[in-house]
Amino acid sequence: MAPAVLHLNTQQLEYLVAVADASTWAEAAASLGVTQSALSQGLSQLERRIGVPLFDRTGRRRVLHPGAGPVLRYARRVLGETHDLARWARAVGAGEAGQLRVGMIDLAAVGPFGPIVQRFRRERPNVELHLAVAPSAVLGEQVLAGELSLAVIVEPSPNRGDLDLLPLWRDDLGLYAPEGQPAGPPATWGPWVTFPATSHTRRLIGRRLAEAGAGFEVVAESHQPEVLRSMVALGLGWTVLPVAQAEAAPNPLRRAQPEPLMSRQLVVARRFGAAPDAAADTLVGHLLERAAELRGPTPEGRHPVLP
Amino acid sequence: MAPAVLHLNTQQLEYLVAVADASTWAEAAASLGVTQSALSQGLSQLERRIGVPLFDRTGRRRVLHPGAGPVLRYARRVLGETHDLARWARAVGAGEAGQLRVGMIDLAAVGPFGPIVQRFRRERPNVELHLAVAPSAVLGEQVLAGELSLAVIVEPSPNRGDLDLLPLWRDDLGLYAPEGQPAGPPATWGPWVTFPATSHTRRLIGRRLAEAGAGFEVVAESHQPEVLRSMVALGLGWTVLPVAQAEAAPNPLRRAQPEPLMSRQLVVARRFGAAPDAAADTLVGHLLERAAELRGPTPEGRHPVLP
DNA sequence: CATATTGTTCAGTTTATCTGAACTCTCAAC
DNA sequence: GTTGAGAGTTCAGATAAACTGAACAATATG
Repeated sequence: MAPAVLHLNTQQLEYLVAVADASTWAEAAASLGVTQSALSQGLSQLERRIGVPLFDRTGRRRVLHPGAGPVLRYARRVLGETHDLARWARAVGAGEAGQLRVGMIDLAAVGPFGPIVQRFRRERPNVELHLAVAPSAVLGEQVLAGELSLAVIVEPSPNRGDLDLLPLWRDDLGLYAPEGQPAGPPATWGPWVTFPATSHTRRLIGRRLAEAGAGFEVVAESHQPEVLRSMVALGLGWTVLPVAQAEAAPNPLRRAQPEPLMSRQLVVARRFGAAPDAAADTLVGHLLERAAELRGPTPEGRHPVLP
Repeated sequence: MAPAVLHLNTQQLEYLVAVADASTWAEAAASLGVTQSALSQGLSQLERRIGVPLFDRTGRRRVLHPGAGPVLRYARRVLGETHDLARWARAVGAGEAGQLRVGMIDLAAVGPFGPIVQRFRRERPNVELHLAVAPSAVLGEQVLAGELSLAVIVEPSPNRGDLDLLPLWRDDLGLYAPEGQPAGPPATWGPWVTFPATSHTRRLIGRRLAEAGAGFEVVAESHQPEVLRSMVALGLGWTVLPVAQAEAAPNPLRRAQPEPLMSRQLVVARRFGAAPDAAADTLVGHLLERAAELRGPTPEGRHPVLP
């Protein structure tokens, strides 16, 4: 007769608690915004489902049976937890709770966008924020796989169409040669130390060098800008790096030519058709604001070097 | 949009947990004995109600979103409690749990039926058993009010019709006179010390004395047999008492005539239309067994004095 | 005794939930 | 490629649950 598991619903539990708390059923029904009839039928149903008499029937009137204590306690517990869940759901809807997994390429994470993440973490302590730093290609895959809600990456050369890309920041890359090798005509540049073949930036650099008429013989690779910088300093080869990374505090490289060789577009990537995520929306908003702030005070067309 | 309170039901929570535990939704659906379709629709419904994305949609496939952790934990908690409730309900159905409030008149509680109650308490520790000792009239009212599940009382003279009475035991009452006053013709008996006017037994005694042609001038009253006994011993008046109580160990009275004057019927009283109560049924069964046991070895028509 | 209050019961309607079938995607095999 | 199996969704229709409104029964209250 009874199914293997009890199939109850929260509103019948509400009926029970309301009846226990109110002095009359009519009052309880009113407080719930239903008719007496619904209350009466709902409680009969609940009693039938649990299979334990919950009420004493004196004549036509039903009063809560004291032996129903465990059921009432159960109802209160479940309703309490349900209430908590609803509160949590509201907070998630407002972007004030939940989980947020964010990816950033190294430059973004340690550059001016890192503090944005820290601020977000501070301002929304109930959002469980996780930051992953990795190359653009890796992060792009993770966004697609749903492992990340969003990532700040280098714009993929052929946009695969299933990522929603939002321009964030245009980033200058300079040309760096070993000490004492002057930048002659492009044909004389190289050999190169640069990012691994999977890297978006490497692809961009390759394309730019071809355009300029330079060769692109790669003699050493690393994902880490610091490693590339040391290699150049040691005279292993030339490189093209974001100026912010090449010319950072300890042992900065000196540009082989004053003008940036090229630039790359950093974007915020999200998956098309991803579930709405208020927390992610908020963080993206902050990132865009920060980018506008950085861009703002400088004349049109020029980009300040990232601090 | 969302109602003030979340209206969830346990089966959708089961769907969620099943999906979290199974490797495919088809498997989860099979384990629950429903179609994939039902599972899919049920989970969509659940997601809509909670208002928080629970799944990552990659193409058409949905996988549980890690941010749904709190919902999953909620579901597991609620299902756990529901499971406990179901177990409790089964136990109550078998009379092995729940609450049982029993009333007994003093003679029954301290007589041979008291140990039955104790045994029941020992054998079913999960049944919360409460024993109330009071006069029949009081207990009858409490049974009617649903405060007691059953009571062992003196059969009410006019049965009010709303009590279900089960004969348990016929109890002899003797005639007791102050020391030195022989039992002459009934017209010479008295004056009397006896139970208060509300007492069933007093009414029975009154009727019997009238039948015998004796007066019934009452000079003192008490619900306590010991008090009545002392009064008789002190010479205040005559009384009619259950022989078990009048002739109990310390300071027993001596009967004014060897034959019992009358008898009264003890019954198990329950309310008509009371909720089925397996624990009460069991206890009544034990009481009847005990009564049969006491009656059994004696010849027909005679009743042993209660020990 | 009339009358308001309270709760139940009964039709009828609305809403949920299920099944079964058609359909979309993905993945892997040929 | 293309073909087919597996997984999941969507849709229409059936079934069951829950609600409303009205009629009714039982209790208080004047």
